[in-house]
Amino acid sequence: MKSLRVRFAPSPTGPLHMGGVRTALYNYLLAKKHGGQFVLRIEDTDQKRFVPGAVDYIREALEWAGIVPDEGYGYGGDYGPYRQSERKEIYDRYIRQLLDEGKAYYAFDTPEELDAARREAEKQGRTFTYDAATRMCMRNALSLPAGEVKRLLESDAPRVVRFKIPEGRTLVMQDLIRGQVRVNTSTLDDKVLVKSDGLPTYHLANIVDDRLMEITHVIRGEEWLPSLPLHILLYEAFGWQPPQFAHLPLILKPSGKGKLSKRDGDAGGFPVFPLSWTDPTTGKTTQGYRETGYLPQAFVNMLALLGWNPGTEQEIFTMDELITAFDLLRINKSGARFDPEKARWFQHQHFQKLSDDQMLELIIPVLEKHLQKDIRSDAGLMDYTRKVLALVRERLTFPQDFWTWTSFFYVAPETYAPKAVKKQWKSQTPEIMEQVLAILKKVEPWEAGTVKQTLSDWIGEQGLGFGKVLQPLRLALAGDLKGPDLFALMVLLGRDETLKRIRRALETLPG
RNA sequence: GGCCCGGUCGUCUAACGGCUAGGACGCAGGAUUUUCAUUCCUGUAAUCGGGGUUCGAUUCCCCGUCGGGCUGCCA
Repeated sequence: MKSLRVRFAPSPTGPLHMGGVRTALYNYLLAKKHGGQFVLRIEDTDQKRFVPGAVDYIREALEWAGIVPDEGYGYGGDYGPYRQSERKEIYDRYIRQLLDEGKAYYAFDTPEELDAARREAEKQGRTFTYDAATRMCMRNALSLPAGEVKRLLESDAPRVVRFKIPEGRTLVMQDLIRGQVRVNTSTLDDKVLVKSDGLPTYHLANIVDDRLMEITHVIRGEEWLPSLPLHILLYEAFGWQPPQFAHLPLILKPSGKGKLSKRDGDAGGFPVFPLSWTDPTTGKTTQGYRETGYLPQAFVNMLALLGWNPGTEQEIFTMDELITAFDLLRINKSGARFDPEKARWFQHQHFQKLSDDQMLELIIPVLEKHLQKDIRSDAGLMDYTRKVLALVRERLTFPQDFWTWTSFFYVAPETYAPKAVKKQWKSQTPEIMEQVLAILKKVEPWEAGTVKQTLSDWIGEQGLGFGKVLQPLRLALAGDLKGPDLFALMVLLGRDETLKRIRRALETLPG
C-alpha cells in the first residue's frame, strides 16, 4: 500500500502566521495518524517577496510547536531539492511538454498593456479576464502570425507562458471537507505558468512538486479553493491523477470583519505569530506566543480545536491524543473567529498539568530576571522558591505570573497600595498591630498552625473580627490585599522579617 | 461587478430527518477563604429570513440575505 504523504508549503515572505501553523498541524496530524510522511517544502518562486530569516523562522516555529517534518528543506529526503528556487530545470521540462502539446502558449503582453486592458474593461463595468474570449485580441503565440512569434521568441522580448484553459466544461471536483465543488471552465482565465523572469508561478510549481514528491493529500487554506479548478486542469493536462484535496476554513478576527491579521494582534494585545519576529526592514519586533509565555502544547491544542472537534467533549489534548483523535472529516466548513480568552484558558489548563519541577524550571528565569541573580546555585533559595511555588501554583497561567503573585516573598514592600490602605488601615489599626507584634514575638514554634491558632484565639478574646487584624497585617507584609495564605507567608518569611515588615508599616503608614 | 465557499448561544462547537437543541470560553450570581486568585455549584444565551419536500427539518432542496475568499508575471 502506498503511504500517505502530505506537505506544508509556506512561502518565506515573512513570519509564519498562526493560521499557517494550524495548516501545518493538520497536515502533521494526518501524517502521524496514518504512519505517513510530513514534508516541508519552501515555495520561494517569487524572488521579489523573499524575506531573509523567514525560512529559519518557519522551521524554528514548527519545531517549537512540535510539528517536526519527516523530510523537506533542512530535513533531508529522497524527493529534493525541497526549495522551489532550486528546481527550475525540473519545471522547465514540464512547461516544455505543455508548450509542445499546445496546452500552454507564450504571451508577450507587457504589464502596462494588461493594466490598460483591465482598466478598459472596468470602464465598461466588467472584469478583464485573459481567456478564450479575449486571448485572440492580445499579443501571444495564438493571436500573432507565426513569423512574428518566431521573431519575438528569438529576440529578448519579455514573455510569459500561459495555460490555455479549455472552454465550456463543467468540472466536478471532490473536496474532503466541502464535498462536491462544481465550476465551469469558462469562468477561468489563462493563468500565467511561467513569469518573465523564467521562474514558474505557484500553480505550476505546486502541481509538479506535489506529483514528483508523491503527495497524496493536499491540505491547505480555503484561499486556494478558487484555484482548485486550474490545478485539476493542470493535472489533467499532464495526464496525472490528482491527489485528494482538503480546503481548510480560515481563522477570522476576534471581532469585526475579515481574516485574522497581524494588526489584530497589535490592537487586541494577543500574539498572532508563534514566535517573536523582528522585521528586517523596520526593525520592529512583534511578540510571539512563545515569548508571551505560552506552552507549545497549549498553543497546539488551541489551534487544533479552532475549526476541528473530536466529536466528544474532550477539549484538552496532548499531541499524541490529537494524533489519535484527528479526522479530516470532522473539520468545519465555516471560518472560525479566534478567541484570545479561550487561548488563555487552554494555556492555563496545560500549565496546570505541569509537574512542580517542570513549573519550577519555567519560573527560575523569571525570578532571575527580577532578582538579578543566579538562583540555581543557591540551594536555600531554590528550596524557598519550591515552597513559594507550592502556595501559588494553581493561580498561574504564565510563568511571568509567578512574580506578580509572589514578589513580596522575595522583596519587602516599599509602598502600600493606596486603595488598600484607605480601606484597611484605620485609626485603631496601629494599636492592634502593636499587640500583634508583641504576640508574634513570642509565639512558639514559628509554624503556620501555631501562629494561626494563637492569633485566632487572641482575636476571639478581643472580639475584634478577623478582617480588622488580618487585613492590615497582610497589607504590612505584602503591600496589598492579595496573595496566598497569610500564615504560610509569615512562616516562609521568618519571624524576623515578619516583625520587621510590621514595624516598617507602623512607621510608614498613617497613625 | 464576476466566480467560489460558508451561516446553531457574544465566541469555539455538538446533535442517523425524531428527547427539554448538549458542552466549552466569556459573563452574572452563589459556596469556600483573613484577602486576591484558584476550585466547585447555579444561571445566562442560539438554529439568518422566506418558501418547499416530509407525519416530523438545525439537518434535504430552492430563493433571498448576511459573512468570507478569489478575481496579480503574489503565495
